Amino acid sequence: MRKGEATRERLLATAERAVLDKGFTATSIEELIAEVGITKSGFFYNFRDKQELALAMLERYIAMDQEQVDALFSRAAELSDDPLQRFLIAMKLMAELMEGRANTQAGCVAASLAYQENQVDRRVIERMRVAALAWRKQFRLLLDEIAAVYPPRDTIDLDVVADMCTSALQGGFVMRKMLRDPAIMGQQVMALRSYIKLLFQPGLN
Amino acid sequence: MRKGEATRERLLATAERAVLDKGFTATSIEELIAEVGITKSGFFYNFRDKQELALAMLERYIAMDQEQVDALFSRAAELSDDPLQRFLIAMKLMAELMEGRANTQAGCVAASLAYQENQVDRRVIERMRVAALAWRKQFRLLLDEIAAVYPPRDTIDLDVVADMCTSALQGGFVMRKMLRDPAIMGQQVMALRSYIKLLFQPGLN
DNA sequence: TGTACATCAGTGAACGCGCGTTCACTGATGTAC
DNA sequence: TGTACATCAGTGAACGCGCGTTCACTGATGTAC
Repeated sequence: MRKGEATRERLLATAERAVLDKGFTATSIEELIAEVGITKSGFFYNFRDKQELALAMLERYIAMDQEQVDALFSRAAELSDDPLQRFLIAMKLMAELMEGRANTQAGCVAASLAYQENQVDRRVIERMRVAALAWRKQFRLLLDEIAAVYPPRDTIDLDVVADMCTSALQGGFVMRKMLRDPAIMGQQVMALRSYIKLLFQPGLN
Repeated sequence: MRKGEATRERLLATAERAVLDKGFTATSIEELIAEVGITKSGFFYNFRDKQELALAMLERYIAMDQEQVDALFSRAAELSDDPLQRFLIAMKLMAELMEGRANTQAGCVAASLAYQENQVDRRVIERMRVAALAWRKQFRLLLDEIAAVYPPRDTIDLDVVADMCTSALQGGFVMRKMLRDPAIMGQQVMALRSYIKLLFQPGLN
């Protein structure tokens, strides 16, 4: 990694932490450079303006998130051939991950930025939408695989269920913040898992 | 209503709209008074400081939310005696409400403030926690009524399901912001309804 | 009914601070010949 | 191997603006006697 890349990465990581617990507008360039140890001009060497920081953060978050989800589902694929079981295993792994990490401050950068709609420019808003649509598509594919084997026991658009997979996490983040209880996230993922189980699993008497 | 109360109410309503789409920190006192048509000193006559505005907004939101939920569930109680049916009806009514109102900007003030954790003082944080716990308790009571008649078809802590009732809305808000699709909220409420149905309703062989 | 005083709902001017951004410059490293 | 130049990764100083907050004051309404 070139020296510049390392600085940029540190700026992004610091910004992510800050944005996650105080929001984008409340996160000042001044505080970021103080923590990273460069001057303000150094920041503007790395990012044209604050909006470009938002965009870069978002891009970075989306990539990391994708990596994590991939790891989770490919691990689940090792453990079962059945699409439903794979999904349920992945949910369980995710719930454990949420508890295991002491990252009480973890959250979704996209959601954080979404909560500041008017403060980020069109590129950021649009990138967010594209990411959310991609998440929908990804979960939809998995749900279709399940539905092909186990017909759903309730009539519901699977796109909505796919959105719910993202939504449950988002809701979990909010609830954990409000209740100040780190266990909430894992619990909510398990609740989503319970829904998927009931929706597809046959023979529950 | 005294004159002062009217001004205060207008400040709070204006602040709610602003905070919901740009966050608390990004909402300036200056813009609020511009919209309400008073001077900055007028604002500080009504609120000691910006934190007191946050607290008042939160209090107002919680009260209005409670009113709305009460209306929903008492309407549902008119339509059925069965606790499960009542719950399902209330969910349906809520989903319709979410779509009906053209309030694309509606959202949860508590969540918005939660997303700015470090920017609001202890009183606000604590008030938020109390509200979230109250919501949990309220939904828990309704779920217990259902469970007394229809034993749950999956083993899950009903407090977690109760939290999910709030969480689904919070997640819905976020998803709607990210996807820029006003229909999302209603859909997510219906997905939650689908879960409650599958969790309790017997004879879905 | 009139006067004195109190409270309500603000106004107007000033404050200091931190914010995002710009711009001219610089020392270290890399590349061409 | 040495020199010239280019690029990289910043520095340092200055900018104007808007922010939250304070403070002395004010006109309108309400209350006591």
